[in-house]
Amino acid sequence: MSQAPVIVWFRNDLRLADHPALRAAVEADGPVLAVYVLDEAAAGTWRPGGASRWWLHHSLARLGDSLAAKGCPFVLRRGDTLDIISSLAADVGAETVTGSRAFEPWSRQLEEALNQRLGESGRRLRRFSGTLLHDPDQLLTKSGGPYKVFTPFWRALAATPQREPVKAPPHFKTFEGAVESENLEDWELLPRNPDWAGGLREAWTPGEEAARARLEAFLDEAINDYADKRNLPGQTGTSRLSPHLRFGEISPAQIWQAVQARLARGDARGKGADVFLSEIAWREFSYHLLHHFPSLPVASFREAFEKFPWQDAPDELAAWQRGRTGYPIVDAGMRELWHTGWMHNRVRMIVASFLTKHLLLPWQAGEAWFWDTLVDADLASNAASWQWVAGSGADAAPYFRIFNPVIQGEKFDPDGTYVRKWVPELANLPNAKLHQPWTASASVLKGAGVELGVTYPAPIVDHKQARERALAAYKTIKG
DNA sequence: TGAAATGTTGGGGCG
DNA sequence: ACGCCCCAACATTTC
Repeated sequence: MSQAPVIVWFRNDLRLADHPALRAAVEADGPVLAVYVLDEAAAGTWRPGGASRWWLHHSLARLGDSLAAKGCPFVLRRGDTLDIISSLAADVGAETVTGSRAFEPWSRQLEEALNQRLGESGRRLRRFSGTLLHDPDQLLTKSGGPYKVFTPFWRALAATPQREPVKAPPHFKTFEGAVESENLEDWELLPRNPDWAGGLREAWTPGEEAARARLEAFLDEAINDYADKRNLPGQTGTSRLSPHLRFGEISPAQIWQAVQARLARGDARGKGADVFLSEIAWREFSYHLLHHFPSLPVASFREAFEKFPWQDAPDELAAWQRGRTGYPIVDAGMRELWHTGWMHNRVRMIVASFLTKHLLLPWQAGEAWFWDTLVDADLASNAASWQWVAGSGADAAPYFRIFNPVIQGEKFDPDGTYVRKWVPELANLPNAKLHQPWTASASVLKGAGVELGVTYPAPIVDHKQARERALAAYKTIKG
């Protein structure tokens, strides 16, 4: 009698290395059957946005290739997860389904419901870690509650031993039976009419192999300068691992261990590695917050902000989305996002401050736009970070920290590399006026071929007035 | 992982 | 030589 296969249910863990759920399935010694279910209804309004769908397509294709190379079929199905997995398990005679724990509220509900459904026929779902460094129920404060402040969380995290990454299984037993699989192309995850993904193709290579290469390149070339250069959007000082992490093409445990290995060898030193790991910890912190406060993506963590007098200004929202606010550093960021599906972190903070403070638009409006346009759109990081900037979040920046887009631009893009790249109509302005074209004289503007309000927008709000309006709005909910 | 307003200090121009 | 003012530079506070 042939052994029963184990089904590995893939979600945001599209890799073979450091995949405890896959490892467990392989070690059961029977054949492995890998499955991905595109369940459009399960996530409700949080179904993946356009940029994420593009990435998902390619990431699934790459994972399918890797599995095929090991002789393992990759079954693609679209529809209701419970029906698909439970009937598949019955069809192939699988007793066990394994998967990585996920933390979106709907994902957790799905895990519970699937486990129950499988249980009705004597089967079970086994859940493994893999997406995070630590289980959110395990890393708690001394009083047993979740951390709500980053610094003590970071200290506790750094002091807790990390899980050792597990290697990719060297070979698989192939499931020999015939299992129907859908065609990835038919899922229409890629944009057509128009195909707007040209910028994404130029900027990114999805997949586990590319993720590993990206990490190695970052560790070889940039990590020691990370503390200084990570804030300069005109340079490649960041790791750009975020979309790979988002889809689980690489795990935080792999990153953590790779950095520690470099530190031990002496290849990495100084503040860079420490600051980089703390960014991985911010991701972790966001996930733990989401786990303990599932309303984080929709409601302000600090309750007072539920009464904040947000504006309803569709024209200003549209100007922000399209990179036409008249503030060059803001517009450069929004255009980088639109073109590449990604934005430098420093600029994310600037554009988010501008939306929530200069325009007084609700952070949820920015969150929704990022969800649709970012290739790294991640429920936990996106929600926590928007709330952080807005001032409504856990351990958030104080509301009165209002970025001055001119100062931020001059400080972090001093030679204008970034703005000139993404706002080319300003490229011929001198550095001194590049971040504040409205203060340039008529002759300087003319010499640079800039006509404000025609070739480039005049500022849609006055900084000083907007700042005062924001502080006044904050006063209405303070205390 | 702010910015602006306000306060303080000290060098230099000037009567 | 001296006091006065200006203001850049820096520090503190406030939002």
